[in-house]
Amino acid sequence: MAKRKAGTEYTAGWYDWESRQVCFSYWKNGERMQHSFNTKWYFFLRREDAEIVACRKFDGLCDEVEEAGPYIKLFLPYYDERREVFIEWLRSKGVEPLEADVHPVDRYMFDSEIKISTNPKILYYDIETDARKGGWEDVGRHRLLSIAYAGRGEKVRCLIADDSDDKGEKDLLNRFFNVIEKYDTLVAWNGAAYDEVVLRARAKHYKLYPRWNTINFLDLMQLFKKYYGRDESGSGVRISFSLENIAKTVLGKGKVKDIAVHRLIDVFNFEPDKLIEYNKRDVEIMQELDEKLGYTEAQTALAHLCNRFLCDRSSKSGYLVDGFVLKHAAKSQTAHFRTKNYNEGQEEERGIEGAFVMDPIIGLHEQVCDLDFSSLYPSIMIAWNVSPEKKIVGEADQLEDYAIAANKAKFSNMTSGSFPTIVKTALDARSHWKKEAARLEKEGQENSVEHRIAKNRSDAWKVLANSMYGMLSSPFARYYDPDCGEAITITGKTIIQKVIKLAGDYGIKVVYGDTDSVFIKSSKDQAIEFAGLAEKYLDEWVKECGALPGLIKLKLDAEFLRIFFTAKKRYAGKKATGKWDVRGLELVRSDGCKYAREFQRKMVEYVLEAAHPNAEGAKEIVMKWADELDEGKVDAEFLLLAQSLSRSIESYKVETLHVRIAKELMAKGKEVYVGMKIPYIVVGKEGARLKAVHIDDYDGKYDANQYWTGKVFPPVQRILEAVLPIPNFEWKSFLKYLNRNKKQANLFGRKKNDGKADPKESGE
DNA sequence: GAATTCTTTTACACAG
DNA sequence: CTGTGTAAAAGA
Repeated sequence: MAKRKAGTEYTAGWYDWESRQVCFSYWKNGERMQHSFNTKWYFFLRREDAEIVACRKFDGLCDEVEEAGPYIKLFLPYYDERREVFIEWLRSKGVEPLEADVHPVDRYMFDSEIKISTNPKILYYDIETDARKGGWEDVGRHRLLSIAYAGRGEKVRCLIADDSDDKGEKDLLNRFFNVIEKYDTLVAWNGAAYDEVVLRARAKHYKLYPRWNTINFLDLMQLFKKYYGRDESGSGVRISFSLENIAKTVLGKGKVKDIAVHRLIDVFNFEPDKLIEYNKRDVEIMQELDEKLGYTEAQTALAHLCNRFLCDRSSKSGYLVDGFVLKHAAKSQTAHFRTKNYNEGQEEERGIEGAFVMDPIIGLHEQVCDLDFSSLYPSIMIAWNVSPEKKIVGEADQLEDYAIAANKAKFSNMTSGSFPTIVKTALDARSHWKKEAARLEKEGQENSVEHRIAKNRSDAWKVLANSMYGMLSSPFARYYDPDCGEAITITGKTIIQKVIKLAGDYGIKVVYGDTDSVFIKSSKDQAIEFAGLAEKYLDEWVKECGALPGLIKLKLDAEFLRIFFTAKKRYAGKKATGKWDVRGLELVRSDGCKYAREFQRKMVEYVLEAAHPNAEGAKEIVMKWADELDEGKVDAEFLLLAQSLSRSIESYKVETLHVRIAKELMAKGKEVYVGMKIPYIVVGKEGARLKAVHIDDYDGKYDANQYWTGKVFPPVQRILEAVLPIPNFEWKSFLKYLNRNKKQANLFGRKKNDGKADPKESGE
C-alpha cells in the first residue's frame, strides 16, 4: 500500500478487482504514477435501526462494526453479490441502509484528503473511419482510418493507417495509445456516442489493452448542448449539432464539407493528404470552439470543487452533488442519506408544487423596472434551515427552536443543517470569486487567465448552489424530500405574492412576475426605493416564521424603456442601455424557421424602436414579408424546420412531422440517433396532415401558404394582437393574405388607400 | 456507476 | 371545425 504525499493531485481513480485496492493516477516529473490503497468498504445504519436488526454478523459478511455519532458503520466487501441480498433483507425489516450504493473509490475519496487535479491534461481528438461495415447500429465495426489530436494550445497532428487492413488499423491504434498515455481527459465531439465507442471496440477487437483506467472521456457536444443556452442573437443556430454547423454558427466558419462521409474510404485510398487535412480541421475547430466558449475549463472548475475527475459523468448534477455532499457528510458526521435504488420506481413518490407565474398585463408598456430576488431558492434554504435531517417530524419539542415554512414544514433551528451549510459555503465562495472577477475587470485584466479562472469558479459555485434545491425535489436523488422541496417553492411563492401585493398597496402597477422576478411600472429610483421597502417588509415576516432575516434580497435587474408581453414567459423589451431582452418568443426558439424568426425580429424592432408604432406601419411590414414568401423564391435556409428526436422512434405515440421524416431516413439506412435534429421543409398538405421532405430531398418548391398560415404569420400576429390597438379580426385576416392573390382581391377593404401600404400585385 | 425541479405556450395529429 | 392528447422547447 502506497503512502499518499500531501499535495499530490490525482487525475483518475478506479477499483482494482484483483488486489481489491482503490487506485489513483498522478504525474511526477512528466511520468504517470499510481498510488494504490487498501480500503474497507462500509455503509451506514441509524443507531436505533442497528439495534432492531442486530445484524452484526450477517453470515460472516459484515466483519466489522464501528460507531459514528448517531450512526454505525457496517464494514463488508463491496464486490460480493451477497451485499445486495443483505440490503434487501435490511429493507424487509423496515431498516433503511444509508449510502450503501456509494462506490469504494468514492468512499475512499470522501474519507481521505485525496486531491483532484485542478488542471487535467486535455487531448482533443477526432477519428475518421470506414463506416461500410456495421452501419449505424454497430459502430464498433467501423474501421479506423486516421486519428487527429492535439492538446490545449498545441499544434494538431494526425496519425493515418498505413493500409485499410487489420495490420494498418492495429498499428494506428497502438500509435494513438502511445499518445494518450500522456493525457488525462480525451475530448471529442459526440465522443460518448461515437469516437469513444469505436476506439474501445477496435481496441478490444485487436485485444489491445491500453490503461483505460487512467483515461477519462469527455464529450464536448454534450457540454455544448447543456451550456449553450439561449441564443442571444436569436439566429436559432441549433438546427444541427454537427461540428460543421456549430463551427459555422458559433465561430463563423464558412468552409463547407467537401467530402461525403460514406466516401471516406476513397479519400483514404486516393487522396490521403486530403483526409489528414480534413481530420485535423475538426480538431482545430474543437480547440477553437473550446477556447472561445471555455466549457472544458468551466467544467474542470465545477468537477474539481465537487471532488470529481473531469469526465462525462461529472456534468450530471446528481453525481456532482453527491461528490460534494457526501464528502461534507463524511467530514462533519452530521447526516447520512439514503441508498439510491434505481429499480424501485413504484414507491409513493410525488411531484412537488412549483413556482408562481403571474398573468402578465398583455400589451406594450413604457418605463418598466424588473426587480429580482437574488438566489431566491438558496436564500430560502439558508433562512429556513431547509435540510432533510433538520425536518421536524410530528410534534415539535417545546424547547426546540424552529422555523416554519409556507408549506407548514418545520425545521429545527438549533444548528445549521448540511444543505444550508453547503449552500452558504457556495454562495459565499461565489461572491468571493465574483468580486475577484470584478476587481480584475476594473484593472483592465478582463482577458487574463486569472479573470477566466475567477469567472469559472464563480459560475461553478453558483451551479452547485442552484443544484441543491433540485436534489431535494427529484425522486431519483439520494436527498429526495418533497417536504423540503415544497418548503422552498411554496415559501418562494408566498414571498413573490407578498411583494406583488405590497406594490399594489403603494399604488405601483405590477405588469408581470415569474418565480423570483417582479416587473413594475416605475422609474429606476422608485423601483430601488420600493425594493428596499419590500426587503424590510419581508424580513418582518421572515422573523415571524422563526427564520433568519437579512437573506431575502430584492435588487433592480433592469430598467426597460419599453416592454411588451404576449403571454406568460413571453416578452420583449428595450432596456435603458439600448439592449433588447427577448424571452420565449419564436425569435429565441430553435424549432421555427429562420424566415419566421427574421419576420418577428423585424416586428419586435418596429414595436420597440419606432417613435410611434402603429397599425399602418405594421401592415406595411406584414405585406412585404407575405409577398416575398408568396413569390416562391425564399431560400431553403430560411424555411428549414427542425426538431430534436428526443427518444427512440418506436416510443412515439404520435407521428409528428419530424418523426415521419426520421422514419424515412431510417428506411434509407441513414444515420438516426436519439437527440438528433431532423431538418425538413414543408411542401404541401396530404388530407389534413402536413407534407414535408427531408432537406436533402427538397426540390425548391415550398408551400408558401402552409408556411404563412402555420409558421410565419402567427408569431407576428400574436405580437400585433397584443400591442397594436386595432380589432383582432383585422389581424386575423392577414392569415389569409396569400390567398388574396387567388380569391380575395380586396381583403382589407380599405376605401382610402393612401398608397403606402400597397401590395405588390393587383390581386387577381 | 442513469436521471435537478415545475410552469407555460404552441403546434400538430387524431378523432368526432 | 373543435376538442384533446402528445411533443418540443422555452422561463425561471
